[in-house]
Amino acid sequence: MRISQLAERARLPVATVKYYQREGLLHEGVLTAPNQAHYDESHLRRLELIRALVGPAGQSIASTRRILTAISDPPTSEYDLLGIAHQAVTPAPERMPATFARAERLLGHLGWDVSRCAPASVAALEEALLGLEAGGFFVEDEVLERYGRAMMGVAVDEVDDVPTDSPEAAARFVILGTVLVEPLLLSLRRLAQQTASAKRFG
Amino acid sequence: MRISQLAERARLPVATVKYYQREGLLHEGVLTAPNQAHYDESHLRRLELIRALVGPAGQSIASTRRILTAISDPPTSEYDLLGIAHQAVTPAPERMPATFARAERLLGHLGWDVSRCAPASVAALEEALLGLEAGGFFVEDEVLERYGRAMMGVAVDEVDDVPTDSPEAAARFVILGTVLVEPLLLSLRRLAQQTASAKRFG
DNA sequence: ACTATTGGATACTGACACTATCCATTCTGG
DNA sequence: CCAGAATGGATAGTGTCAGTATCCAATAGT
Repeated sequence: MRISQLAERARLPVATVKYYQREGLLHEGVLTAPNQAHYDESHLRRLELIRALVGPAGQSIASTRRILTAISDPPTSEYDLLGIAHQAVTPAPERMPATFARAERLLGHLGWDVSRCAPASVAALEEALLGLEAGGFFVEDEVLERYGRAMMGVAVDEVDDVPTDSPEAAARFVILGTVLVEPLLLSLRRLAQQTASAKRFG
Repeated sequence: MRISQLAERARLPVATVKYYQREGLLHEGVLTAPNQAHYDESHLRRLELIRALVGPAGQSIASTRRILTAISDPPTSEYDLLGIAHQAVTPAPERMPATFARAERLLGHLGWDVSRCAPASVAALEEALLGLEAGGFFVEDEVLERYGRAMMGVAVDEVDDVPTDSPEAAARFVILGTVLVEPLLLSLRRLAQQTASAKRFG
């Protein structure tokens, strides 16, 4: 398959395919001549994955590159797979909050072990809590813990579902499960809110 | 308070404050002369809210403007408050998916009433499901429903917490609760995953 | 009176995700 | 076998977004 055919099947302009190649998101085709290369189904699948990441999942090109690298070159140990996956997804924490006071308090209440959590993730929680505060939106501890328990409910099932046969499969599952499921969860929350609201007020 | 003082207290450059004013995110101060104005605490609070929305909540300037407009000019009826809130937050659905087949099937399984949901939200769900598919990440119906039930669990509590005394308070609660809580939920999910993973493999 | 600051307008910047152009080769159809 | 289309690779340009910076005449404070 030549590039124009690949681009057509992926419904992308040829220039965009070249761009993804330049950015290191799409592996090169097999050169049959200095200016001729062949592409196969793996290139098409990769393009679909890229579009899913930069589209619905809202990832940047840089973040997408980190994610794809982590998938194709997964950590050997399963131990900190999640940490590495989250690190790939979490953009460089531009400026760490000075303290994680609020985050650590909440994690304490939930009985989660802070020391086993990636600092970037704790920082993200702290930032989210600061954001709520800055918006003058005060959430009671009880409600925060309710959110935490709800997310733990889904997380436990997700961790159970991680395939343990190969590191590649595990990495792919964890990374895509983190990134691609997020828009799913958010849209489900909005729909659930509307349904709950209709039931209560409608 | 003059603009330089306002900017200093908000820890923003003066030029940025002027920019938010130009963009209609920050109301004008009281002019005491053709080139002199006074600002008060309401301007400071508004700036903090803007920063929370464009920062942690990841909203664009245009979306932030819609949100602020919806808050300061809330719908009179409580009926479709959520619809309006979500509409304010959901960017113009650049290109609607042709069908909502997957989304409607899932909503049917969950027993949620599609007809009472904002089309934009259903479209978002459809896009999320398409994104998963494009990433070659197949999620079983059972798992999807688990996600849905988990989100309904938090949504029911959230809807119960909506203040019913004034439309302004209700609008503020709903809109900020939608937008500012999203990063909170996502960071909690990641931390929950790490905790669950540590418990299982560590 | 004189310097700093202000509101308001306009112009500029840097990052980002493409998109277009160029060019020397190579493939393809008649 | 040869003209015209397509290719890989490099480089340059585009549109959008979120600020920044500059300029100005008109105050403000000292």
